[in-house]
Amino acid sequence: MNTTKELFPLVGVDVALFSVVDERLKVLLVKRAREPDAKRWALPGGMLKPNLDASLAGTARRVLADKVAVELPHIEEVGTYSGPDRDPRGWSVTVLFYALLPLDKINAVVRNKVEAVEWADATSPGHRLAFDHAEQLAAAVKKLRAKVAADALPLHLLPEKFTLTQLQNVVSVILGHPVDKSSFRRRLKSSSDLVELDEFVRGAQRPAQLFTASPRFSFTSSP
Amino acid sequence: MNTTKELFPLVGVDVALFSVVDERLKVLLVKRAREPDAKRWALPGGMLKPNLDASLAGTARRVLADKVAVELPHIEEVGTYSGPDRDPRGWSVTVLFYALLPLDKINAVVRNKVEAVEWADATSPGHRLAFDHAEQLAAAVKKLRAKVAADALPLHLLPEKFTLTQLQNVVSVILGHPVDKSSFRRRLKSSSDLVELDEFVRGAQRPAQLFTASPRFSFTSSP
DNA sequence: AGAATAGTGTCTGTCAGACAGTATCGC
DNA sequence: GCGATACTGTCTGACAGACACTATTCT
Repeated sequence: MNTTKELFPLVGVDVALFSVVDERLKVLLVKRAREPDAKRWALPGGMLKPNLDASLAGTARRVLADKVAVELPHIEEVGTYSGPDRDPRGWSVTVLFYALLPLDKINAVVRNKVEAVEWADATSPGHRLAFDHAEQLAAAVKKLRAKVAADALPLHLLPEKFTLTQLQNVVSVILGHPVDKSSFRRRLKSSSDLVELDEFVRGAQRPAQLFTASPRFSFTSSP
Repeated sequence: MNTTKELFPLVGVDVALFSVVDERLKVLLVKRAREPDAKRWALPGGMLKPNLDASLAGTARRVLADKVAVELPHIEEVGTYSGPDRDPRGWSVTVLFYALLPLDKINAVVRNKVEAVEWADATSPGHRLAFDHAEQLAAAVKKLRAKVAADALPLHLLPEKFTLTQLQNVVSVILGHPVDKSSFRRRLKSSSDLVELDEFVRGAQRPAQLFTASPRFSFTSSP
């Protein structure tokens, strides 16, 4: 028996990467190639590499770089999961993060040939997840929803320029219920997070004004 | 050179234990006996012991059991701090928790002879803290305040039975500004977190009704 | 009676939900 | 004009802050 196994815990991260696809809140899942829990769908994750990572958030970014070909605009800690039994390899500590992928970047997901990848419904993934990932995913969704319900704007899920209707749709999809147009727009008028542009989207109907995130917008700090 | 030092991070916890003393929000500090940062005031903390702890929250409880002689009614994670440079002994991961000590239990703090202990002002401790503990303390205070501002009742900081005026005072101390009596009591009337008792405190003035936490009250879940 | 603290009543401005109405495009 | 989507105006009820008022005790 290896004594380091009893003295040092395994330390790693898992990441819930969210996007909005097809009017649904989606999360990226990968099919595990190795034991333990091989062939099970799971949140992307990996072990800390002290010689590579400057922090656990750095570990999370490194792990995701393997799955997604773009820099992620927002990554945030949700909580830690720890104990002797949650991973059969030994006492483990996992820090859960979530990240947001703008909906125009979903094609940046790397289709690695050895590894199956899927955008699953965040609220009901349709698979039994590996380890305690079902619990982790629920916690990540809960945190995201709480922030949006507390009036944080999920601008990182949108392209750089977007219309207010797009924003309203994303908020409504995250919260899981319709959002009143009038009061929503009234709120945004008095928000310093948005900058209105002098550009309009021309479609089959009345053009919609484009907006962009204010330079000092941060999803982390609440209004 | 020890190779495990480069492969495994140090894993431990720190705890911000809060109480309200003398109309002030206080936090428990200990004076470090050993290097590194010996003689510096710090949040109580300790290393994970995989053979003793069932989780990192368990580590936190074990570490605090050394300082306080009672079970703590609430302990909650704040976040993690990690990186190669925050502890001179190597790459480290620390999970920060905060806990609440009822104001009638402050005498349960163990006056260990080898170790100096102090209730310091949570918002300005008056010492330069060890490691990154100033940042950690600020984050713990911020989290506590955010919850109370979001209408969570800090009942765990009060004795089992308390008056509404006591509760109002604790809330006001945590938030750092006065709270209107009338609207505060109006809110509590429609709250299911409190149970009114048929007991009154008789003092030098009009007796005040006693209340207690509802059986299903939890500081974690927001109303 | 007077001081002190507990507890209530009321007024008012603010604001969010509801929903109807108007504006501007393509066809 | 008509459909479709963008955007605005207005009404109303709920509610929180402000603050004055009443209630009950002790001395």
